[in-house]
Amino acid sequence: MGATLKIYNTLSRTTEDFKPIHAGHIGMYVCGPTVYNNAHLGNCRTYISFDTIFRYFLHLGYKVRYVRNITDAGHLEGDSDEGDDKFAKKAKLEQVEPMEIVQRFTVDFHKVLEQLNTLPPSIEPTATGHILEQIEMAQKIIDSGFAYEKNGSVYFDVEKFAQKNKYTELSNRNLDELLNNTRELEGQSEKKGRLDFALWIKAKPEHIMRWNSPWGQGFPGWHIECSAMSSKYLGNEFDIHGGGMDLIPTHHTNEIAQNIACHQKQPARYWIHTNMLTVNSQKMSKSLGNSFLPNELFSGNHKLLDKGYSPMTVRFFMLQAHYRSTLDFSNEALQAAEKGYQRLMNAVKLIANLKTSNLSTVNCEVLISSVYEAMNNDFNTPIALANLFDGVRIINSVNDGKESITEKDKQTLQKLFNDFLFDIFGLKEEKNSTSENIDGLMNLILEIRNEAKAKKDFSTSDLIRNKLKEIGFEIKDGKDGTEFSIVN
RNA sequence: GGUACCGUGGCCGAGAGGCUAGGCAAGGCUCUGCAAAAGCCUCUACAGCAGUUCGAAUCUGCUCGGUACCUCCA
Repeated sequence: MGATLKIYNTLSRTTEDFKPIHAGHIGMYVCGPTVYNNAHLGNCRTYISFDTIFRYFLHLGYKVRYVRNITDAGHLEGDSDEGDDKFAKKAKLEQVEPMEIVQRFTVDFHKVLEQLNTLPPSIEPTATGHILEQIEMAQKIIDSGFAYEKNGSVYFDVEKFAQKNKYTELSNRNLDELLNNTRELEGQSEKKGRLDFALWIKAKPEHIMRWNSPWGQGFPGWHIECSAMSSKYLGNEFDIHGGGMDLIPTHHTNEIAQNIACHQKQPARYWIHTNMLTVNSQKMSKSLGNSFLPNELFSGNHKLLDKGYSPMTVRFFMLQAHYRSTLDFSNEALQAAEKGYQRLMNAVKLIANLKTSNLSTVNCEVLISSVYEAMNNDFNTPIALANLFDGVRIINSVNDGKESITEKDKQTLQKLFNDFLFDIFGLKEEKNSTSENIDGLMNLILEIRNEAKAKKDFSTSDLIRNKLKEIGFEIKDGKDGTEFSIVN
């Protein structure tokens, strides 16, 4: 465990040793959802990835402040700065208050993430709750000369900023090409340069969400909230900033520019970006119409799904791919994950009752270090999981009497699986039944069945087994008695 | 159009200059009244074509195919 944790840093495009700014403490900011719609599975993947990273840090003993925002204001629609904000637009369509939209989808978001067993972040600040901070930051950027006010809106002057700073450091783009891109701006623009972006947007008369500012009534631009809130809660310089890869070229690039213009500091040491969830190798996104909602997946109520998959199956499925790789979503892949997940959980349940002996025929130390080694190598959960499956084989073999372990090794295994599966990977046992009495009930049934078997009354024993199977209980006859498991 | 990235066995996915993950599926065996589970075994791949190298799926070049970003998106 003394080994160094390595993290791929988008900023340097290399894998670096991780060293927190303040020993033992980690500040991590992750861009959260825009709550004007239900979060889809692609969004969830990112939050599950960062949840796993968060959990691993906690496991390693770090004190972590994990900040993940809720975007509930601003956030322009389209590339026109004259556009509506998403909340006002949606509200108009549905004839409700913008905050009603925000409330509904925030609640949904929390519910879904809870089903997926993610830990709540330490702080979950909202954009509407930090209007003052955003105004203040915009003003500071104006004062520093990198932003200008025009007709009640405030814009960031990218070209001026880029003269002395590396505007495209994160995206690794060629600035001249960006500037000379032939794409024309729509509508009349108040912007000086084509790359300029809004820090503050003047509200149109019909605009509902609006706040007073030095430049008149308006609402904040999208990028400024993350800059304002990350520096407020984590300081001008903190350890990790994360989000989906699609945020790199615009949102995060602009965020960095704002922070540097305001605080003269690159905000985060390590930038971590998660890759996309794909469907038929195409990015899952709402606009492409190929997105799945978590509830559609859990219930199986979707035209591309044969059946429903439990939240933990989904979480396991995502852990089987590295966070920086795309992950392709399909019925087949989900089915494989479901089986694999069950195999893993079945093995975990066996550990406690494993018989021990004086010597181990297996090497648990090697297993443990291989799992940590995988996680320390840029949070390689698929490798860690593969190694844990070696542990599954060990557990099953011991259970079958084909290998043996000492009491100490047994405890080591128990701790390893508890730590990784439950604490770090955030998996949990899913109860298919609300009844706590099921074990007792089943024991009675199995006793009757065993009596029938003893009398060679196999038609009765088979009837019990088959009927139980139909309602979701699987019977397994072993040397030392009969076990059952609940199947979906 | 510009800029990146990717192409791994039936499927999902790691890895990465030589010792060749893992899960699922398929076939065989063991155990077993039958079955299930589990274990063991089998199937052994890296788009194509050249090149570098003692040796390449891993490096280089080209070709083909795909994706992402450049516009809101995790």
